[in-house]
Amino acid sequence: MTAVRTHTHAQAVDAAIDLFTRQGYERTTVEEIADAARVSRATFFRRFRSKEDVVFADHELLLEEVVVMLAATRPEARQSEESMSDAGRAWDPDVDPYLEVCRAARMVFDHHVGQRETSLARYALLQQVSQLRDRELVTTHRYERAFTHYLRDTLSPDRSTSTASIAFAASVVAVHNAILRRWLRNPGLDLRPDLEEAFADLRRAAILGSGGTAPAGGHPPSGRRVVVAVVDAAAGADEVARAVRDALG
Amino acid sequence: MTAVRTHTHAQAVDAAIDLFTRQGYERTTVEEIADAARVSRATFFRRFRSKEDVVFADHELLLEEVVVMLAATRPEARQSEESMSDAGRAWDPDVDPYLEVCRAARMVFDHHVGQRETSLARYALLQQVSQLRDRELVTTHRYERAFTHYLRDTLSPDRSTSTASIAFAASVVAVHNAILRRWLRNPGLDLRPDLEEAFADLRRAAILGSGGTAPAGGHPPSGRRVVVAVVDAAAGADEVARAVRDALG
DNA sequence: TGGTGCGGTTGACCTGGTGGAACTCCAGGA
DNA sequence: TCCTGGAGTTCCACCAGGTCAACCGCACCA
Repeated sequence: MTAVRTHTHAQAVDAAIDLFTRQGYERTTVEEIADAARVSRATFFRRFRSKEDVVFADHELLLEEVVVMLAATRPEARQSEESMSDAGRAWDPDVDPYLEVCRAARMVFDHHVGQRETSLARYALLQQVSQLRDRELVTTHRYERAFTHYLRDTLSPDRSTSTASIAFAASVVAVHNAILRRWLRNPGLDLRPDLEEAFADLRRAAILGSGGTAPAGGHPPSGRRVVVAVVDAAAGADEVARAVRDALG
Repeated sequence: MTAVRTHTHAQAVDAAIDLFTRQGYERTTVEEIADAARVSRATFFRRFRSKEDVVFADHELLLEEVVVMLAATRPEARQSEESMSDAGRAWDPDVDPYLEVCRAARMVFDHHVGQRETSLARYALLQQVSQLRDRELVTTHRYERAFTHYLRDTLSPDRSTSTASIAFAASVVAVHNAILRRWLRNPGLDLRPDLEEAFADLRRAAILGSGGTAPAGGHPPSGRRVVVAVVDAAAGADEVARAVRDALG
């Protein structure tokens, strides 16, 4: 049954995007799409809740995949009742939440690259219709929300970590989107390495930032300690080392 | 004329938000709002392009202020013709673009805090209506876009800086929104200090991140040098200082 | 054979949003 | 003084997205 449904589903999606790009989004009525997909108008609205949704049909699924994938890395969250008790959560050293978020974002990227022609068609359509660009923004934000909540739930709950989490989630999504758009404009390139590099930069900045000004402000998970010293460019190496020595008290 | 217009304008806005919160957004027709504001339905649509827009009327103005304010800090961009010639732009040491973005975000924050009851009423409304939350997302994203473009246009155009700019803009917006929401839930608090601190953290992370892995990867504008050393938590101060000494070659 | 439930269909209906035509008011110009 | 043009308003008709409720066909099951 599912096979049949997804078949007619995909049929309707293709018909819709085709019509939209050929004769414009506004000038295409839902009735036309329904006719093209051989269903009634009401059935169209049953399957896709709105005219816009047909364009972003698979996004919802992808988002769900991401949420499930993230949830899978923190099994202790399954019984939310118990997890109330351990305020300071036991840290699983195998899982780096920042890395997990990057993994999730990478999955999204790969999904789009994998669905090459679908993604390109949708991108061409979005270029024309600002209303749809806005709509995509909303779904994009859902990823950010999922990432933020994941980090909030897995990392220690102090304030500066929270800020870092919010910033990291937003950064990952924004950078991912920028690189994805770059690929969409030039699908011949292989931007996976760029994505990896950018994510690595973000992770580095996040770990540094989570230290904050206070030297003991919540150790990063890896059992290490980060020292940041800002000195004059003219300072010699010995001078710098002394500054660091002093900073450590 | 402008005074009269803004007067009836505000009247309509207040009437609309009042009706929305009292009897629900969906259940309030545009005709009711128009009647309450003593104008015809057509006039309503002339003034506010849509039913949603009436809720976010001042956001557009605020965004414009932000854009103008940012543009004012880079006078060389006024004649876009000339700026084509200087690929490597002359750096104005008085202006730190990251700081400017934070200033702009702070202005937005202050605006909301200043319009206390308006902001609170809108927040209460948004809590009820997801459609409006999504709409606000879109306007929020316009800030992010403005910030990203500003940074892109003022900073050096290499790849890693671009990534840092995108991440920074997204972070500032996300953190601003988070703290603003915190204030909206608890308007008695003074969260300006928290905002400042969070922004300072973000700037520090951004400057660190723009250095990249290579120690000489483009000095930050302030004529300083950043050293990062990662050592074991158990290491003593001397040991750390030696590690830094070594890192400096 | 006769329920029972479910997805699809149908048609009526509501409302946001657009566009056109008429009207008023006001400024300026011959 | 009268004309004219433009801006703002109102009314009206219309389109199209989206919902609702009733109904239909069909498979499954006792």
